Amino acid sequence: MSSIDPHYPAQAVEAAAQSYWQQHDSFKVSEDKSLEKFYCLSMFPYPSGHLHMGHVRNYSIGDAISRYQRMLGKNVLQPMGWDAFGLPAENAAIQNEVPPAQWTYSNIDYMREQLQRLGFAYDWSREIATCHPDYYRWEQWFFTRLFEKGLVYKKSSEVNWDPVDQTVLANEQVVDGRGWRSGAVVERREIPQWFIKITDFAQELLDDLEGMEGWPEKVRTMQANWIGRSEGIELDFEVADEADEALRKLSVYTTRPDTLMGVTYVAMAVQHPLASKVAKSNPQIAKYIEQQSNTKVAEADMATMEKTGIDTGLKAIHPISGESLPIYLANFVLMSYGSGAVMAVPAHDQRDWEFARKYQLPIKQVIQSNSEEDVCDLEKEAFVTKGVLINSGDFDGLDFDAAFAAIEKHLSERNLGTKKVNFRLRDWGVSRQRYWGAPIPIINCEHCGSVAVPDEDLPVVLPIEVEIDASGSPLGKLKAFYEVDCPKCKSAAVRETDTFDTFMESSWYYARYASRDQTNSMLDERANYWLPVDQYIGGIEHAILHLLYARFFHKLMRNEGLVSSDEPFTQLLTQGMVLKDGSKMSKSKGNTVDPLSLIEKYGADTVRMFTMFASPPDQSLEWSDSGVEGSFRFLKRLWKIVANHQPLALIDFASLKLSDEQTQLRRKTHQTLEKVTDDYGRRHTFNTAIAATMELLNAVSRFADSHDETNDRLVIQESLETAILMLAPIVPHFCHALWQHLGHEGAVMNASWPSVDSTALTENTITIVLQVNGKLRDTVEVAKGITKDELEQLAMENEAVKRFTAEGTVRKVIVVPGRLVNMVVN
RNA sequence: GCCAGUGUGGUGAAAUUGGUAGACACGCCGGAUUCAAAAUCCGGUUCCUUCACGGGAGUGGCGGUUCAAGUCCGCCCACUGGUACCA
Repeated sequence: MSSIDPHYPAQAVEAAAQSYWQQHDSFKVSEDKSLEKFYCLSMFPYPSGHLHMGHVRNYSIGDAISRYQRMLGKNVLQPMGWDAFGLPAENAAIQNEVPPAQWTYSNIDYMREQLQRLGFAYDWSREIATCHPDYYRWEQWFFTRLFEKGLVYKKSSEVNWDPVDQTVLANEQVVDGRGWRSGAVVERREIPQWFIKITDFAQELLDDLEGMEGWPEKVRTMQANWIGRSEGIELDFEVADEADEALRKLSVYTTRPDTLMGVTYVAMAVQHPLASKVAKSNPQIAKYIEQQSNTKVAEADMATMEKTGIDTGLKAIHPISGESLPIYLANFVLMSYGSGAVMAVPAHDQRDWEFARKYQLPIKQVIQSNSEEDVCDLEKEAFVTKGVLINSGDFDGLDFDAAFAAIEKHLSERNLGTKKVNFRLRDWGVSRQRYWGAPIPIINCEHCGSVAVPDEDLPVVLPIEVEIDASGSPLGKLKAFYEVDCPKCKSAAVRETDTFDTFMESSWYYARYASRDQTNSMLDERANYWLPVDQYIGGIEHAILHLLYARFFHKLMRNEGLVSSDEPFTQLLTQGMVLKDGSKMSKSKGNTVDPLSLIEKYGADTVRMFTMFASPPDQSLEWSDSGVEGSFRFLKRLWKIVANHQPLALIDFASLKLSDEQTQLRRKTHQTLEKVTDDYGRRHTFNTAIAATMELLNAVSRFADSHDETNDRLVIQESLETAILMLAPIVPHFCHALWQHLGHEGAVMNASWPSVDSTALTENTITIVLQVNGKLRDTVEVAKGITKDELEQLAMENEAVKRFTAEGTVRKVIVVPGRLVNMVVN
């Protein structure tokens, strides 16, 4: 303990703390079975070039949780890496004429420095870059395992095609229906692509959500809705006069079989095989199909475009009534969901109703409301509520459940339909017609078909000395890459030139951190020491895709015997976005704030403190320059308080006779500690933890002014030590320095989280609120053990209460012990 | 379109289980200090009304449940995220 500069020298403090951590290799961890492990993981960044405030926020939260858990005595792993494959590297390559690999690796070097400057407690020895062959070789290996197991398959699927640049475009690259570079109207085009059977796991992915109490309810709901389990009936409509056996039955899926007798037409997707057949002989249909091929492949575009259709002239036979119904083509029927055709019940489905009105199709009511409030007015809208069947022959009078069962029985007895569970979830398409990704380890042979690259030939290394232009992936032009011999028959064959979806890499990186130096296998036994991740932190934008794919991949790895747990992430914290002037910080809006310039001005701790103080982690954070200034001011003030305090070692307070003021400050210290512990450990509300600590320090400054006897110093010492320990996870450099000044030999990062002295919390009085008709009229301080009757008596006699009760009669008195008395008067 | 969120002072927010709305900050106003300024410290600060004591209103809008609603329910509005090839 030496005297220190009373003016907070942020840069020097941070340099000293960081050099201490580096010298002691403070954050390197290994498996220690004698300690409770805690794996804290923040979503790894895409190396776009610079750290942005969203990263700073994400990693400040992760670091605070990690350091807190470490102070609880746990063996804490906090790794960091790079989600290094992706589209932006290709765009940058075209723009700057730099190969994607070079651009990516230099971005990584720069961003690593920025992260280090922020002082995050990462075990850098485990750093991963997904674009490195040492990483993606195991992904390729795993894919070949899935291939052998029959969990992957190839099928045709639609992409956005730019006819000018002759390349596939991502949804993001299609702006108002046109290619972002060429400006050409995009076309849908079918190409063969690889899929992984996530739908085989739909039920398990849904069921397991139930037990995942460490995940926010909203994320579980979103995933459940995305998986979209439904129970219905799959049934066939016979196509009249259709000669082709394969096309004679038009299969549809419905969750409302009770409305079956109200079907007045059938609608099918433009990609349906039957539609293609009709188009051959009907130019108008061919023209309609052609017109529908110029929208982008995104669901939002499909759902918001004008709903149109055209009569094919074909007729479908109703499976029960035998009635002849028109078959329409409709642009809103999805080939990818169900069977690519739907039965239409305009009276009881709003979309069918609108379509029927537009094309003058009949609307037949078959469900009747069974309540007064739900009025059926088919002139205005469809009646979609479940009710009782009418106009349905033998099924009249049945309710939904009875009708479902009866109609299912009727259909299945005649082999016309069966009950079916359907999922909205589709199989995961992992092929990308891009360069900067992991090559798909498949070789296509004329004789043997698709053949997996054998283990000994892995990895399939992505060539990195390439030139990129607007015409897409250069892999298809690199003979040295794609001209290979078939591993089976040794004849000339062609390597896949598509690469993996980058969600593949981010679906298992959390496991690889545990076995990052393992060169003989994807994972090893260390993965089961660390997994599952105890706390995962990342943006809410990943609530569905990334988090669902990672859950799926974990189950695939479990089935392969690589991990023993069922789920990868026990607790999930989804952080909100960083906004400025009400909108998301982004380069295009020009409202970004550079973390580095702020760090240079105030130090990393001020920046970290502000991002943690400005709002709770799961809400959006509004950036404020003066707010940063405020955090800096707080740190300066606290620095000065500690610097001016004469430290001394704490002793047992039980042996001391304290004054009322001293007792009060001790109570404040321990009340604050109790709250902050809850805020860190359970609520993850660091903003309120900081606010409470500020309150404590306000109390210390008020107290400290004219007191300097030993007991005062002891009480203040306790308050300051507690404050420093409570802030250490958030402003670690700052607390590292002040902890030493307060007289401690060891580093604050290795100190134990303090415990609450319950004797310091005892209070003799409580505040009771007095209300009349629910309105606050007075508050009173009363002894803690006061009885209900005494409270009521006290309220009756209170002057302020009397003023408002004098005019009327007291009808009722509500006494909530320890809280309030409410008099109901009229 | 569909799924999920969010909406509270001039600003960021707090109110954890239905029980004192606005903690803690930012900003602003006033004061101290200073030759002066910066920095720092102290005090005030939801709105309306009142000399004051006090009173009234108030948590996106409309309605409901309750002794009591920011919190629960219904409808509506605005904004944000996702929507399967941005990551």
